[in-house]
Parts: sequence; C-alpha cells; structure tokens
Amino acid sequence: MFLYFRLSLLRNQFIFRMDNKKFEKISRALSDASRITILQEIRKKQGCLYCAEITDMLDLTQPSVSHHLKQLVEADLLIPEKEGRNIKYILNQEVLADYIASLNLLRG
Amino acid sequence: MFLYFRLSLLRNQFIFRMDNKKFEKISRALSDASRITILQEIRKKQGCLYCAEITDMLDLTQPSVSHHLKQLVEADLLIPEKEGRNIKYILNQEVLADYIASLNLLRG
DNA sequence: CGGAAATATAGAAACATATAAATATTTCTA
DNA sequence: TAGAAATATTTATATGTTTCTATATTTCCG
Repeated sequence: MFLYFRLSLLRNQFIFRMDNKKFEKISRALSDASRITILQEIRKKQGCLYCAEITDMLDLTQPSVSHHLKQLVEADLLIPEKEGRNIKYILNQEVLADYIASLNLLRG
Repeated sequence: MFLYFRLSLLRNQFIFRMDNKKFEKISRALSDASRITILQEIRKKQGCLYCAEITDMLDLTQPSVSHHLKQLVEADLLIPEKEGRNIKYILNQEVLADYIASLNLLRG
C-alpha cells in the first residue's frame, strides 16, 4: 500500500511527498546516461517524444532503448501513450515535481 | 576536466548546472535506501552527523556503512571533516541545490 | 488474410554493486 | 610506547544492471 502526504501548493498544483522506496526508484532511473539523455531530449521537444525518435537518437539497439524506457515508465517519470503501433512518451511533470520536493526536504 | 556553467542566482548563492556525468553520479548515490536514510538523518540533525552515529543507526556492519558514506562523499553530497579519529559528515547544500537546479531544467 | 513496421520479451554475457568477514590504518590515551 | 577506538581497505559472494541477439507480439495496410 502506498501512503502519500500532501506537502505544499505550488504553481496551482499539489505537490506530494513520496516514500523512500519511490524516491529510490526514481533516483535509480535517473542514474544512467542514456536515460538522462532521453529526458533531456523530451524536454527539448516540449515534453513528449515518440519511441522511434528516441531509438533513432540513441546509439543503442532497439531492445536496449526499450529497456531504458521501461525503467523510466516504471519510475513514473514517463507516461506512455499508445497511438496505433507507435508509443508517445510524455514527461510526468507531477512526479518530477514531487521528486524535487522530496529533495528540498533534505536541505537546511 | 570539469566544465561548469553559471545558471542563476538564488538565495544569495550561485547555482551551477552540472554535467551529465555528475548528475548521473549523484542520482546513483541517491538510489539506495541506506544512503537516503543517512541523508535524512543528517537533515534531522541540522546538517551534520558523526560516522559513529550513522553506523549505530543503520542495521549494517561498519564496513558497509563506510562504503555507503564513501559513495555519498564521492558524489559530493557529503563533506567529511576529520576530528581526531572521528569524522563529521556535513551535507553539501550547494551540490544538492545544483542537482535540484538540474532537475528543474527537465521541467516544462 | 499476409506481410511489414513498431515495440516488447527472453536469454546470455559482461560488468557493477551491496554486503560481510578479516585485516589494516590512523589517532587517542593511559 | 602499547593498546584501544574509529574508520578504511581487501577479498569474496550474491545479486543487479546493461547490453546484445534472437524471437515474440501488436497493429497497420495492401
């Protein structure tokens, strides 16, 4: 069972603190060069990119890219949206905001 | 060689963007339950804790704790300060702020 | 319906990580 | 200076991660 706590109101949007398990999972998802690149490229494209575009831009085989995308989706950083046989990946702004909020709790 | 770029001025302090290698290293340091606990406990104690206190509070052997502390230090999240045969670990607020700033760059 | 295109999964190899036991190093103190 | 206390290093083992090749699944289109 997951317990979330409301933390603060920012940018007209609720920010939730995440538990340590989730924080750990997101950190691990962020701890790989290819996955960081994926997120940066999605940011450049205003928040979403297609799977095929990601596969093209990385110097990895298709299954490897699929593996990395899975980690990002399982960490809730990306939301996959099926469009026929293509998949559009959308950056999950809320989870990213929650992760940042958790990091801010570590500060003095 | 390390190249850093000045990003913004916040809280009377410069925030620097970090390169992806450093971002990756910090993320990896944050991707372990014991290390997250260490940082949270340091936060509770206003930013610093002694090695012995950390070893006491974690249910791990001393070498394992030493290993985790090393990772946090090598990621620059903790600054070790020797005091005789004790070591005081201080949270590196600046690096944490830089990491958060990098994450904010991923947002829309 | 059959083939092609897009993505996912399974399996294996190479490498990295977490942990503990044993030992080493550093530094204080009696 | 000898021993104890605090921390680090080495070594070994078990587990996890990244990457590939090969194959499967899903979905479109002629």
